[in-house]
Amino acid sequence: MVEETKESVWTREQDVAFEEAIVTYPDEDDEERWEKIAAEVPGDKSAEEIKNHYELLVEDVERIDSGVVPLPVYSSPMDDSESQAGEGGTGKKRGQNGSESNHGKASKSEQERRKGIAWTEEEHRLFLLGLEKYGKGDWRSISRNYVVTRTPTQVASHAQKYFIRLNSINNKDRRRSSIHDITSVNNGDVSVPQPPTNDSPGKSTKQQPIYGSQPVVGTPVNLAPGFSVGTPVGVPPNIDPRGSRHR
DNA sequence: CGAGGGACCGGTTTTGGACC
DNA sequence: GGTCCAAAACCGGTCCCTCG
Repeated sequence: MVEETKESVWTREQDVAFEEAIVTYPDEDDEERWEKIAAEVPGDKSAEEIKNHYELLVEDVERIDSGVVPLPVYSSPMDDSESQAGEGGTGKKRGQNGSESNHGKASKSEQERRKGIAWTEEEHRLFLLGLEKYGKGDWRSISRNYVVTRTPTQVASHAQKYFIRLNSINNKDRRRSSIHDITSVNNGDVSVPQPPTNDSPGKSTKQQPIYGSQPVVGTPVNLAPGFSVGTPVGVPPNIDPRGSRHR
């Protein structure tokens, strides 16, 4: 709430660097951790600012974790069993669609390919926290303790895409804006484009694909009042380098 | 101005390898 | 032998650009 990031504005680029640095320097006992991370973040951020930014992020997650901020409950009709049938269950390698002998497609009536529920900001944020805490690879722990609404497989899949995107960003190879551009957990630059209200007439209906306009059923993007969970990434809806779009 | 096509993004599923 | 993680493939949806 109050922490309106008046301290400094975090750009998407900085958030990305910040997240990467956190993963790079997971050692919480390292006194120089913040300085190291600060060194990785462009824009002359001080170690204190980095630390502050991080704490906000943790605080954010804790609220969600403590229930203060309800985590959205997604009504996933197909996603049977609340989350992965227990935890240990995991069910190993999916064997649900036993058919599939020939590249799916065959029996589309059966269940088609799962639609896939987009990740919400909260989930993504929790994912980042879990990533920072358990590190890359321990998707099971992240799934159990952080992103409880997702199975380890989903977390791993999300991570896969996330890192790929991250890499693209580093290479400035990015093209369209995506959920993965949202790397800041706390906020700072919530660029979550508020509903199109009076935006541009033409395609306003679709507007930013960024989370916030999620098709997810009842995805409370806005958690608690005064809780600007927005997600930062000040990505002006147009990080979308229309101009750089080479095609 | 509207429609169509191509490209990109996000998510799921499958396969392979490594570890306990 | 069973479980988990990583990487790749596949698919559907959405967005943006170009053409009529």
